[in-house]
Amino acid sequence: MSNNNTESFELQKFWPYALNKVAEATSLGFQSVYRKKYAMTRTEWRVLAHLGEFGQLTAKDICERASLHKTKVSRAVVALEEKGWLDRSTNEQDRRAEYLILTMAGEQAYQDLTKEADKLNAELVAGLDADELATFRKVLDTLSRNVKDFV
Amino acid sequence: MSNNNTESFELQKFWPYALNKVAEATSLGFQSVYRKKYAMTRTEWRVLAHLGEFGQLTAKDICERASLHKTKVSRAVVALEEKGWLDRSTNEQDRRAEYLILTMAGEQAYQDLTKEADKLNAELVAGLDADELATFRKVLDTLSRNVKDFV
DNA sequence: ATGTATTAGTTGCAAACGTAACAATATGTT
DNA sequence: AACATATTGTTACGTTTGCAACTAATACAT
Repeated sequence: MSNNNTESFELQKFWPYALNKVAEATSLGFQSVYRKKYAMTRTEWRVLAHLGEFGQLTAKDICERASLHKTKVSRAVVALEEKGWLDRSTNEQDRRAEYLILTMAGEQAYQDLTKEADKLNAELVAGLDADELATFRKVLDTLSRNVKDFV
Repeated sequence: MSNNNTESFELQKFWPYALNKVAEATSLGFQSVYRKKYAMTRTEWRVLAHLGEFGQLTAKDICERASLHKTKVSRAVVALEEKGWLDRSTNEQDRRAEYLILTMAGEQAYQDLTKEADKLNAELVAGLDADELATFRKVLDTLSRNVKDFV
């Protein structure tokens, strides 16, 4: 039976839910691009994007920057290498770690996808002004800082 | 090699990525609750939350309200029924559809989890004022409206 | 130097998911 | 009535994920 107390819980006002719904919708919007054009998974796109933006990184660097689990990154790296979009080379100072870097083909895919990403980003913020977006960013940062204290 | 053009793409400013990162972090925060206490998946929690808030619904209703695929909902409904948290009854006016409704146990789980959810929600917004949250909500709504126009 | 603990990354396995095909029912057309 | 079409929900299959256990290499402690 429906709960109609005046002070009952509302799922739409629960930030994890509200955020996830919008985040998922926007991510699916972009997924349709990298999936069709490059048969990439979301994790592969993120790894590619990190390497495209920051250059040479280790898998661990990517895990930390992207908040991705090491197994996800590990498998994405294998896939990206098989598709010829990145090269791996052992760090001779620490032979556990590997340096990852985009190939020319990977760099081209990155350039192409970031053009598409910029297009989507522009469409997303249509009708919003700089102040609203600045506040939005601030709130996002606060939420992500605050969640760390939750058990 | 690192791309250092002045006008290069920045992943952190790409809304689908930025949103997903925070959304995922906050969702994982709450997942630790319903998973430990009730061995629930995220989809099961969402279905439960819809039934708790709106009362009797069909699977299709939940799909539409929650933007969840029907197979996801179908499987969550099976799981919730097996755990004794909801009852199903065929709609005799349209025998394809089934009415879903929480059992007493399901209602109790819902009450308990929404208390936890309110707690998390309060922690999340610590340090933010009502104006900021109103703007945040407005931007979220706009993003989700705008993404629908993207191919 | 030797033993213990950490760290980077991989792998095996089961759970969860996405897609497409499906059964059962309902609607619409002639 | 008879047929085609659409809708609700399930199932089968392959892919992606999460977790735990693992290997190989390094760092730390005594």
